[in-house]
Amino acid sequence: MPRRTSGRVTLQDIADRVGVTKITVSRALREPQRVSLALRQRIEAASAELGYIPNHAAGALASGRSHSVALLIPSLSNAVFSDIQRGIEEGLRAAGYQLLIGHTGYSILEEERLIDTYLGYGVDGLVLSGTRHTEHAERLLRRAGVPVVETLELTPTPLDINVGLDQTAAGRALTETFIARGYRRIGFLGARMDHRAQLRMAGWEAALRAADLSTEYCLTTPQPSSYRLGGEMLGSMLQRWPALEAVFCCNDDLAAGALFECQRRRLAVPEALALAGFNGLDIVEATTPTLATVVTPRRRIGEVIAERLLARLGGQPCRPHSEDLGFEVRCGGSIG
Amino acid sequence: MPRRTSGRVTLQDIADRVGVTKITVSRALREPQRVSLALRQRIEAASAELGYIPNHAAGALASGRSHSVALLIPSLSNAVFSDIQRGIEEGLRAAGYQLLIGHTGYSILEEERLIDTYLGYGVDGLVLSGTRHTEHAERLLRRAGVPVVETLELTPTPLDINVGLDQTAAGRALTETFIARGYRRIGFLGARMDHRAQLRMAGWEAALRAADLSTEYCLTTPQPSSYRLGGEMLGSMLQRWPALEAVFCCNDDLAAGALFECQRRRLAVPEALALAGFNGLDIVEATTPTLATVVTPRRRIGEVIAERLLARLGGQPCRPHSEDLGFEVRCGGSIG
DNA sequence: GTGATGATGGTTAGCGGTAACTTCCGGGAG
DNA sequence: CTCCCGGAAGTTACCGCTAACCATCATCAC
Repeated sequence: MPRRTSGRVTLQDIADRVGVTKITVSRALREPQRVSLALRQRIEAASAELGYIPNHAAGALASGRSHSVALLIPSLSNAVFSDIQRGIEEGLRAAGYQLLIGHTGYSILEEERLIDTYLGYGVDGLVLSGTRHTEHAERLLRRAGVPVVETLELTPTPLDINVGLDQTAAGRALTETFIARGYRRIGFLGARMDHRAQLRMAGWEAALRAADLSTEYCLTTPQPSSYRLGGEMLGSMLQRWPALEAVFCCNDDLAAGALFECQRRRLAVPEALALAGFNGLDIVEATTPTLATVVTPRRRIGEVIAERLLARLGGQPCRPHSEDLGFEVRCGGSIG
Repeated sequence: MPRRTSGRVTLQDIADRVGVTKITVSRALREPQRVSLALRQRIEAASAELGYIPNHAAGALASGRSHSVALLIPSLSNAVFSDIQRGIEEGLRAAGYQLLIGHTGYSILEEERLIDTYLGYGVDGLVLSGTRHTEHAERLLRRAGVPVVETLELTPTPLDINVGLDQTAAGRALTETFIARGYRRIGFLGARMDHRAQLRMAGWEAALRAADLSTEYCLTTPQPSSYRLGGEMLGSMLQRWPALEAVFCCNDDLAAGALFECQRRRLAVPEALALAGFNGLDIVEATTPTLATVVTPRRRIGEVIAERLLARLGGQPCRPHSEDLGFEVRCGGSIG
């Protein structure tokens, strides 16, 4: 029985070399204490010498476990997700899990495709951004029998584990801060308008209605947000509603772009126009004036996700539930 | 032979339902034209009804192909990589490949771990950021027998395919632009100091030496770059070298942070201090003044990577080679 | 009528691992 | 001197899928 010509080294190759069977090699590599010291050392030496690459596809197939978890994020350029990722990764790595990432581009269809792919690779868990998925994706997830985390926003009907914050409440709290400071014509500037942006906008609207103020000053676009877009959209708003007093931008990038536009127009912030963003990214502290924002506990969200996931992977069952990790309104110089 | 209790639906389940063998189901799903229309439709219906999730681990194991490619990036929060990713993804998707992402955190050890993981899952190709890898990683890659792309920077000794730009030449060109405009005390401000930052710095140094200018004004840190850090480090530089005339920041984030710091100090840019960044991200156009930078063809890099990869996956052999996609120095208001 | 042909579907034998059970062996208790 | 026990390694079977080859049957040219 000649070995295959492919350069790929298998457990059998190591076994042949050492003069044992492949199951012993498998054990030596995974459960060292089950193999005698002398033999284990010979196996490890042979393995290193031959340049063995474990075939996870085969391992996952045989054992049903892959020691990896997939994280699906909508955007690679949005710093929000990198903080969450870091929190998750750190927690998982300590337990010997690998984090694999998929990019959905804010499309639930692409999300469905990635869920299919990663489940097909036998990942042990899945973390999704958001709580909206295609029907088919939800079916896949329910059948898959692996822990699933939905994050960022909260939902009353979680698929499994849900960790995030109340985006609507946060949007409302920020808007109420504007109102408390005496602003009355408070606009909303939104880009991308993914579900979370919509929830924040709903919070803005609710706060205004509760205070009996106009919800007229609202400009949104499905385009992805950017500094440039923030500036352009602010320009449109000022042209349309010159009496605008404050603008709640649905994220910090837009807010910074709006601030830059004000600087270009020599429009004093917050005297002539107050601004606020959302998320509490690095940039809000760097600008002059600093930007008001809602600080979201992204790192903490990631850590909690890792904890919950590991508990489930360790066999602890639990009912579907939501965890609200809160937020903090931070008043920067941009609202006075 | 009772079915397993696990909810997972297999080809066999569909086959039983339809009354054929599983290979026929496999064919109906992968090569529809090889199965009669009537049968195929029944199989597709049964597949949908049962909620079949193909097991890619098994498929990859049996066929040696997975129709997926892994991209390993150092940082999720750096917009540089998101552009490259988009270019690659678009090209690959059209050909039916999935792009999987791994996060290395600028660590070649973590990169090695991910190479091992993804090769173990049987990915058909691998895209790496940078040209420096661990010895073991290079061995793995050589043995793997799949196309490998190294990107961003160029190397005279590519493992396989190398697509990027000459970071040193770019750093040099930008510095020469400073010199041509009459600046003489030109500093370098660098964070993270990964290999590419080092190459840019080498370019800065080379340009200064060639012009017989001092390379004294240099401040670097291994910390990750951020707006805040850009401001802080600029502060240190100004304190140490008050006569500084210009600063080349190793990326746009730092440059923007430095610009914000100047605004806070009411230091006129570029009259009192000229600034430049690197990469040509969105923010350089948004600030007042706009920031000088080197625009890198990231999107194009991604597209070329996808092309080359698909050619190789389609069976076209090729020798290891490098492709230089160039760069463009963009003079913003920050250098006058 | 007889093959040759092509379309369609089945059979067999793995891919590279791992779980679960079995065998073998040395040593301590009775 | 047995017997039992536990550690160490081997056997067997199978995870879910696919490649490669084989069987069947209708069609068609000669």
